[in-house]
Amino acid sequence: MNIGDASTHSGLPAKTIRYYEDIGLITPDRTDNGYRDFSETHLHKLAFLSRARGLGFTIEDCRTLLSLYEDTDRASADVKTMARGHLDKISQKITELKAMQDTLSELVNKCHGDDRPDCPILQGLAGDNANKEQAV
Amino acid sequence: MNIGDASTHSGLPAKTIRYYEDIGLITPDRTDNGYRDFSETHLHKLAFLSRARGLGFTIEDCRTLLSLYEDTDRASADVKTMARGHLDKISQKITELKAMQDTLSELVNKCHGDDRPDCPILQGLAGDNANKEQAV
DNA sequence: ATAGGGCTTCCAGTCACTGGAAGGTCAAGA
DNA sequence: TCTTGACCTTCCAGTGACTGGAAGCCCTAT
Repeated sequence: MNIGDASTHSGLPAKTIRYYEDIGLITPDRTDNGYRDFSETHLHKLAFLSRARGLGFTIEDCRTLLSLYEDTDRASADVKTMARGHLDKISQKITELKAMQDTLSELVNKCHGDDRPDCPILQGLAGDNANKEQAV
Repeated sequence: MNIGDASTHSGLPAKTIRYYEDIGLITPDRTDNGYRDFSETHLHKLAFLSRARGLGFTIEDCRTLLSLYEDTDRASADVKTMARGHLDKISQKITELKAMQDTLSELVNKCHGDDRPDCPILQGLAGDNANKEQAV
């Protein structure tokens, strides 16, 4: 199967699949004309990578996960540990983003947003904490 | 004031401040020996940048915000629009992360995580949806 | 024969830094 | 005065995970 079809099947852009080959995540066969040739197994791997990346695992995580997947003797505890570590990172990221969201929405709410130049958002960014609502 | 002190004051690494100069976000003076020399105004700008970056604005957003900050005639609506756009992006990112979190924690919960090779996490990544809890 | 679409490689750019090398400058202490 | 060590300078390269684009080959249909 050509890279175009592999792309359609896996949902990964052809460029990305070539990149995955570059960094050794996958090694498709080649036909006589030099085109990449993807087997069912390759498609499986691509789908696996697509899902793992979709869950936010890094490329290196994916490399590990793939090798764990192919090692039928691995302990499921190893996988679980990785996944838990990744879950922690996700939670942390969410916490950070929520903090940004809180701070920024507070500033946005304070801003009247008309054609006057006075702007609590910029004042907030500038570290001007004297901008209190009750002073209206 | 030297870059080291400016770094301490603003909380930005010296390397980052140099980078900001490279891309034209700030232009500190220079003393005779070639060292950068930061004034109060520069420190203010660095603090502004530090806060804006901390809220997740891109460098280009920061450039715009800085110029809006310095343009005392700008309409606060312009700033509010930018901030709202950024808030949307943050919300979207949070939504994505939560989806990852949901999917991955479900898989993690299914995984017994011992020394047996059977692993629902890898099966989930491989697209094996036949792994249902009630089959235990 | 030619047009088009798909395939190949290779190089460069993205974003926002970060690390490191090689070397200049300055203040304090022996 | 010399040296030590902490600064500072510039420049180059690397990060992660692609993405865009150029130049050119291959295959099929008309």
